[in-house]
Amino acid sequence: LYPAIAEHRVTSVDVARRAGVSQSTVSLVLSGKSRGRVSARTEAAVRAAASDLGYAANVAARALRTGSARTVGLIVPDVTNPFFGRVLRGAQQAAWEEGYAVLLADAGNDRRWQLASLAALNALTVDGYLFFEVEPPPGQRVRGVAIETLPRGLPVVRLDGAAGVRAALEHLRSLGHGCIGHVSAEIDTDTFRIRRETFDACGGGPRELGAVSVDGAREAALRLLDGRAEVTAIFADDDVMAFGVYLAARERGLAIPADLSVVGFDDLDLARVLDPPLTTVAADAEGLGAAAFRALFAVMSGADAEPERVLPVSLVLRESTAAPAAGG
Amino acid sequence: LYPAIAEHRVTSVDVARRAGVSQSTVSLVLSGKSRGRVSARTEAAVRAAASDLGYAANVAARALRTGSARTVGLIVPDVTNPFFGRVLRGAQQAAWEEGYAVLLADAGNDRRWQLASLAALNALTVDGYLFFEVEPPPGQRVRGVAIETLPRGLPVVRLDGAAGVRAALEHLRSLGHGCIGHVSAEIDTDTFRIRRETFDACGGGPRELGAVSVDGAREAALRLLDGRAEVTAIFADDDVMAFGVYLAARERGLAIPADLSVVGFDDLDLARVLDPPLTTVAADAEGLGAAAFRALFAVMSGADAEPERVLPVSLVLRESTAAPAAGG
DNA sequence: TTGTAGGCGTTATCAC
DNA sequence: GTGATAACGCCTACAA
Repeated sequence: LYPAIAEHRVTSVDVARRAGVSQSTVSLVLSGKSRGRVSARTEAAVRAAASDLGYAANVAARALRTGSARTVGLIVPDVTNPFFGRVLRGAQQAAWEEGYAVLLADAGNDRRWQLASLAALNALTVDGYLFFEVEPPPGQRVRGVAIETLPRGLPVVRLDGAAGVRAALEHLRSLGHGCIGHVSAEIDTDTFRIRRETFDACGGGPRELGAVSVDGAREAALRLLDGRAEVTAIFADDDVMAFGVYLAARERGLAIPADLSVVGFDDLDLARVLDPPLTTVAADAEGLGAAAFRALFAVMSGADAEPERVLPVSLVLRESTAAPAAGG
Repeated sequence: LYPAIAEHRVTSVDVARRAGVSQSTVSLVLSGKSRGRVSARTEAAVRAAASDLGYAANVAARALRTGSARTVGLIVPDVTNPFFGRVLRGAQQAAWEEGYAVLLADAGNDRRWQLASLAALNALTVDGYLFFEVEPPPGQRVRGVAIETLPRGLPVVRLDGAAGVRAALEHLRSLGHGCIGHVSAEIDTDTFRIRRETFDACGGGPRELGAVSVDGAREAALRLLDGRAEVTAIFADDDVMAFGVYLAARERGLAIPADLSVVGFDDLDLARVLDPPLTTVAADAEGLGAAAFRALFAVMSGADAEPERVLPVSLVLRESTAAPAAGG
């Protein structure tokens, strides 16, 4: 059932001994470079010996020799956000197909950790980096692709955040909302910069910033609701923040959507669970992760990846939005 | 700001050349084994050269030589569940203090992947394993600790699930609930086996199984609500499943807690966001991860870790539970 | 078609 | 105190 996690790790020498060939033949066969060089008999014998012994190549040795550990690092700002789990899974799936592994480094929304993670990955001779909403080191030529940032040297894979924001605002407008508030992430990344700029360009209303967490958003939303303007709808920068808006609305005795419409971004599983279910911009997190890995793979293979890949998003209408109450 | 992700990786030979000493002296100094062997002058020169060049030891080479990559693998069934993010963070924090890195392997709730992940980690010469709700390979002597399973050879770190279930049921009982339903995880792991057994031992009522997901739980809850018994309260095996119960209740037009009381397990951030806020058993995910790493570290250090460490949990009362309606 | 040999960057054991 | 030197397990040119 399980692969052998042996006491004595079995090496290619063990396999060679068992198959009665030399170590280099084993290496040749198992790295698939035996075409027309090793006889079918020998090859079969080697493979049999390898599987009998449960042989798996030592990555450290291979990495030392080839300079590649067939591994890429994914750096995320906060493993705790469910969105990243999906991105990781997508990236892992795609990486798997090419025989790569994805190492996750959590920057913990903290600069010091971020550096440490990067150093750790670098020391591990990672072949490339996937920077999620994290600034790649400036000035250095790094093999990597950036996820959810604007092009700045590295190839970029990102969601069409602007289209998402536009769709959300148009939807709210068409319902008759005049003053739309924005609960926005205070962290200064392109993802959220784009959302803010688009929001403003579409003539959105007042904005309050908060941490990307339920509580941070709750506080921002309270400020918005207690402010001077008559906010009848709120666009939140992501679903987790939309959850905070729900809390704030409840605290102020506002019914959603009768007194306040809310739109989020991401479409987490839990968006459907809220009462009422959250209208939100659906983002394909797995697709984002997979696309990012493929772009990185292209870069690593020497091909030049497209400088920017923008993935579509779509507004999914649920029940957190409605026309504003007459006489707001 | 950022550590150098160099083109030409700087090696200990480069450092030696720059400091005007031999490579072995560099190694001696930088691995802290120079006490009373290398002069203070030389040591200072080596350190200066190393930091000038931004030297970081090549992990692959060190791993090859020492047989250890100072790395442990954490195998989880589903990265998508927010609970694991917290466990990972706790483990990473603790590992960091000992100079270890934690590699995450997502088993994807899928046996094949699980094996693949394990093989991948094994090849990476991981020093030990943290098995989260995942069966360690039977029969083999693996360096690892199991998280959230019953003792079965490996040291175990787990939550006091039984106490949590008891607290939940006692709470519901004290409110006057007679027939308490159980929405339980269909996967066959100790975590949930314990919850089921405790539930039964406390005289709980009917049970329906479902996948550990919002939808799986929703379906199970619907079966429970549509069944013959008059269920007035439901205990869900974890918060994500409790969310599914909320959906089911909404679909059947049942108000929480007036018509149906609900209790979850984990205390995810989002438990507070539901309407009404979810009464749930709070589990210290970060603490679980940290304790698990420390236990593993003890094992790796040759010390014998306690065979079982049980972490307390506590019921947090919110508004999803109330006395059943008279005449149910 | 197969085997030999050298080296990737470390650490660790010895001589000096 | 310091510096050769020999592995660790793998890949790969080159020799047989």
